Amino acid sequence: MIEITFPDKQVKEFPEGVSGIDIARSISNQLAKEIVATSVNEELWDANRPINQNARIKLHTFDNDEGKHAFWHSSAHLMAQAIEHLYPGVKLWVGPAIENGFYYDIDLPEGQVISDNDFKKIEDKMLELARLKNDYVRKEMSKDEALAYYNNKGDEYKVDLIGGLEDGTITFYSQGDFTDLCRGPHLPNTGLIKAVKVLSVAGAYWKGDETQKQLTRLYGISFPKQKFLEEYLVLLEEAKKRDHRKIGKELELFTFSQKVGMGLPLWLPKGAQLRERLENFLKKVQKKYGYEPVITPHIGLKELYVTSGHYAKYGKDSFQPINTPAEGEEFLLKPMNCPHHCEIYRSKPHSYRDLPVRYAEFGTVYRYEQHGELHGLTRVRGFTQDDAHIFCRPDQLKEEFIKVIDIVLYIFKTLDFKDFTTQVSLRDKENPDKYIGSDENWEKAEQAILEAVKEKGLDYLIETGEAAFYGPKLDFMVKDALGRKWQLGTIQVDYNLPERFELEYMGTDGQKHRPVMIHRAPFGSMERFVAVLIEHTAGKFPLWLTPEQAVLIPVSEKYNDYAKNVLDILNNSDIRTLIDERNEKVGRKIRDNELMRIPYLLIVGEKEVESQTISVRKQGEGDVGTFSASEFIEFINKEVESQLDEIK
RNA sequence: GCCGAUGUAGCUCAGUUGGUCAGAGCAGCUGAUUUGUAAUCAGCAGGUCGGGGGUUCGAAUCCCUCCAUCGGCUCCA
Repeated sequence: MIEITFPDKQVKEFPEGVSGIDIARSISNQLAKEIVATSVNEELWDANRPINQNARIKLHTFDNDEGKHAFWHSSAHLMAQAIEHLYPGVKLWVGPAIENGFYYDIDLPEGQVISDNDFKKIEDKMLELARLKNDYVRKEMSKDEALAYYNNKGDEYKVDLIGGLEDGTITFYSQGDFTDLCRGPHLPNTGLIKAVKVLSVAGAYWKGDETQKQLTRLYGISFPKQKFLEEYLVLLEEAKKRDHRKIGKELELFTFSQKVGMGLPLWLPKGAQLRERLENFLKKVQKKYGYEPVITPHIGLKELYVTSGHYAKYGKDSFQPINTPAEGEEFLLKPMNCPHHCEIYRSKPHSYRDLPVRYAEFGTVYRYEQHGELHGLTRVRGFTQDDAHIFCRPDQLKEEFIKVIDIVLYIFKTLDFKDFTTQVSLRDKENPDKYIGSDENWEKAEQAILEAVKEKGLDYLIETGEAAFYGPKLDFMVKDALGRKWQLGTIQVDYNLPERFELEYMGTDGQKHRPVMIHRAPFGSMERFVAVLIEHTAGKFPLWLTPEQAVLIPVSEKYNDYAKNVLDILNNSDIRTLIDERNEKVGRKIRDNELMRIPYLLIVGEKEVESQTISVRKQGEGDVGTFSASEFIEFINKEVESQLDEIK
């Protein structure tokens, strides 16, 4: 007998060789049916793998992340099996579980492609195979055996995979006539997979390397119940309705024109208003934090970017230089504001007493993003950064960095961005060519960021190799409606540009010293930020930000004059109000304005004229009662105030 | 840039195997209606079916090519 310890510390005895399923069955038959994997001493095991020693165990069903992971990973194998049946000669690379579902990268035989039309038959084949209830069978193999197996099969991808594995740790899993190299764990059998959906097909470079062959990647998802799949698909549809491209069009916030050029957003009046309000909001915060506004042109001499290093790094793959007709000088469209700001710093001598100086600018930059990368407002070729550069003494660095974190957190809090992650992006020491500057400077910069995030108690993730070429950074990531992660706020420490631009300040010792630079953009780019904001709010912006706060709805044209009176009163008090004078019924006007996400609809008819009031209808709530104009103004102002907490 | 898909009026979409197939609803305009909490009625006008080329007696429909968009990959200062 062996001792099994449950998560609640309870210990029970089981015969040697007991499996997760056996243990589950001892609890309930239902659990035995639902168990998909087991943690044995914190290591993920198959639910049917025998346990031969005392162990701490945890049983996983589809309800938790580990269970979902095993379920989807097993489903990837099932999809691969279906594909082998349908596309003989296909070669397999890898098929992991991902956050929502799984994918498998495959190399189809010459001349064959998979497109959307083929999804149904793959799904049908998967379900057909699932119904066979084949066990997922684990088998350990030596490296030689494994290599022999795939060499024999002529599968160079798996041979390559095995090459990177250690002998003695190689396992294979089979279900029915399908065998795959895999670490596991897997479901007890394929019968647990009741519902599958192939979601999309895409090209994916082998090993994520652009220079390698492009494989076919199939994305899918699966569930233990048909109902779960249906619910998931409904959720997906709902998420698509929040797409900022769709809402941006509906609410007339922005547009694109092929004639202007791809990736170059055109802000429509309502969108421009909203953006301006966001900018003013940040300007106010920055004023409190001691930032000074600066303004710089949209182009700069190529030499400027040669100095900064941007030209060497991005020049050839970017918008090409603009030439002056007479002198033949070369100018670049500004891809970054920092070189300009460095030159502003250099425009006069600085004393240690003046530092830090903080130059802020809503600077519009242009970058040649690859054609296939463009995406609504989140990835564009012309965008405006809420940029600022802080030049400080080394001893001020941490404090300054933390103050910027405070600004970002304040903004996220005000706009109700709760689900963000923070990421510390460091250099990849294996690839020094990707970066400029000395090791020593990089070390100092990276340490400064790590100290600051620790001091702020941020829950951060370290991403090696994600640093900018001139310095490490702290990024704030937020997901869009479909779960794609976007970098919004960013704070970067830079010892290198001050060196390249020979920036100096006079120290207490009468000697010249080099300042440190912090690049920061709390929103990141106005375009991307507004895009994510749209998806988070589904277009129902907070009252302080929304283009129109209220629309007056006269019950009939007879009351238009009264409505205009109220309109004047409200607009004079800076309540952004419109009047819907159309010759339509009340129900119609309400519907149309609700669809435009107007927070408050103010109905006026005979009753209101008599009592000199307005009937207020709140978005999503309906009728909230009768107000006088002044009461309503007070009510609105209170709500706005509550949304805009003062900064400390 | 690469893989796959899509592209019909301002918007959302119909258009069966190529043969009155250039349509509908909404938006727009005109008129009637004077409206009480999510769509009043009628009429009118709107498109070289993404661009170009080809096959055919005949192309929105088939082929080629270019462009843009969508989902990924790569990239993201």
